[in-house]
Amino acid sequence: MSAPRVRIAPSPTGDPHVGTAYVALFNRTWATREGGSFLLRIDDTDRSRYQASSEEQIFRALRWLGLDWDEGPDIGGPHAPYRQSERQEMYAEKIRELLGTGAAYRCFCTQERLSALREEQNARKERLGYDGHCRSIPIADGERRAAAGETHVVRLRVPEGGSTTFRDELRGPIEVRNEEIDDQVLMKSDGFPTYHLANVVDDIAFGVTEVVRAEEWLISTPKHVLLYAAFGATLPRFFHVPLLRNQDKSKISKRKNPVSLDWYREQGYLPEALLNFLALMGWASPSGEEVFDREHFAEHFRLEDISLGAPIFDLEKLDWLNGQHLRRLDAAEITARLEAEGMMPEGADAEGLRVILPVVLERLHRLPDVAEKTRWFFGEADPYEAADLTPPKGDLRDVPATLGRAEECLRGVDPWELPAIEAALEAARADLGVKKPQLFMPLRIALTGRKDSPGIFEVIEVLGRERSLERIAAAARCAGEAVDA
RNA sequence: GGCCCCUUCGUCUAGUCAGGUCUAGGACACCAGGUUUUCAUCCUGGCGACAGGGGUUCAAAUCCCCUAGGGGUCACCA
Repeated sequence: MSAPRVRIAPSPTGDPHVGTAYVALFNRTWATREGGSFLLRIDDTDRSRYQASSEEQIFRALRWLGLDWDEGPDIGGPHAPYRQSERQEMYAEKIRELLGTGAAYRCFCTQERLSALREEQNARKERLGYDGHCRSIPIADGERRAAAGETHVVRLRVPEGGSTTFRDELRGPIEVRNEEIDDQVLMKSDGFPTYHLANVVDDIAFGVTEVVRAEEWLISTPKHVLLYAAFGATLPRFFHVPLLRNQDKSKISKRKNPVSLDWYREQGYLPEALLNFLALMGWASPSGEEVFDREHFAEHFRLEDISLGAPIFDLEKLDWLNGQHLRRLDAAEITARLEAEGMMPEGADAEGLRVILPVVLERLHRLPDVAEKTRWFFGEADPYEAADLTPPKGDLRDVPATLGRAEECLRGVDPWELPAIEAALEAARADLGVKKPQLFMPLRIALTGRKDSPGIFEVIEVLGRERSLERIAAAARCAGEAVDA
């Protein structure tokens, strides 16, 4: 069996879509593992929805995820060009071929006639679709009118009887009666091909062996099968993967879910976490692991194991997964990500991050959490009120003395390391005769300005002697002033 | 509405192809405990599903049929 060739064919019509990444993940992972090729083709045959910036955005987003391609518009390949708008002559030639064999015909119906037809069919509750009005126009007439510049499209001539059958590798045989298949427009009046034509022509030209695409294409596959037959080409294997869903089970949409890959990046999700999450939306590891990397996925993934249920997007699980992946990274790596994403905390540097990251790591879910959780380290303690220093089940009036004692004990610490710090605070606590929270909570506020923080010993250690003592003294003064007033 | 596809805990899923080992397993979320200086992590436990009905069979989540529900599609969009 020859090496597989698979592709994705996104449309440059807006932000890079999470569904594109979902399908790309399955395609690329499998093909690469099998020693095959993963192609990127830009489906830009719709001029009305075309957005120039979109193509570059798609490239960037896919590369961010590590879903890079072996052949594509920007890197070329043996079958270039990979942009459908640049393959016009090929489609025109194939259309002539279909016209010649009678597999397609020219249709001169106006938009007005078509919409009137649709209305009528709707009113009579008939099956919607083209009525074959232009099917019987003699070829010579059609050619003459086309040559005279008469506006028209080219349609697929679907056989009148019988049915078209193909196999979806995930579902088994699928049969559709030909009368249910519309005479699909293959070439629009502007001379551009529709998806159906361009897709089949290109897949044949590129030698695509497996078509792994979204389920929304399942029902138009018979049209494609008819085209393969008209071209005398071998059918690829089809895998239609379930659509990602909104909460209400409708297909995932901008209105109800974040669908732009850029959004996930801006939110500080890790590529490996998003990939892991996407993989989980349609596949389960045979070993039962839920948190895994690309290597694990690549090793065990099989196309035929994609599940058919309609997966609903659950961002909560993504958050959890992202935290898991974050914790697998070391400080240097996280620093690199922060820099790459422009998410470095204010005032941060690599050395500071090397020190602080291990201390806050298990409290992180997304990249921006780093800035939020380290503000007290790279800057000052968050602003607080004197009242915030009040210990649990305690009194603000005791705070100046409590903090004062802590400061004194800390003063003698040397070296400034965890065990000595811990011992010093334990001594202070014993002197004071208070419970841990009554000493630690005021300290926590004094040092970080927040009720949630890493362990207090770690905080003191990473803050260093000078800053720690300063903040404790400042807090003591603050509490003292409030008590006096 | 026609056609096509799908249907296991709230969510993602394992199990379905080769019926028994399934009083249906795991994960997220949630709840309750534990560890603990807060938060978080971590550990333990709990809650919680085979859409319904027929059939086939000694035996069905697994096979067949029907019903219901959901989705997709019916564009000169992809």
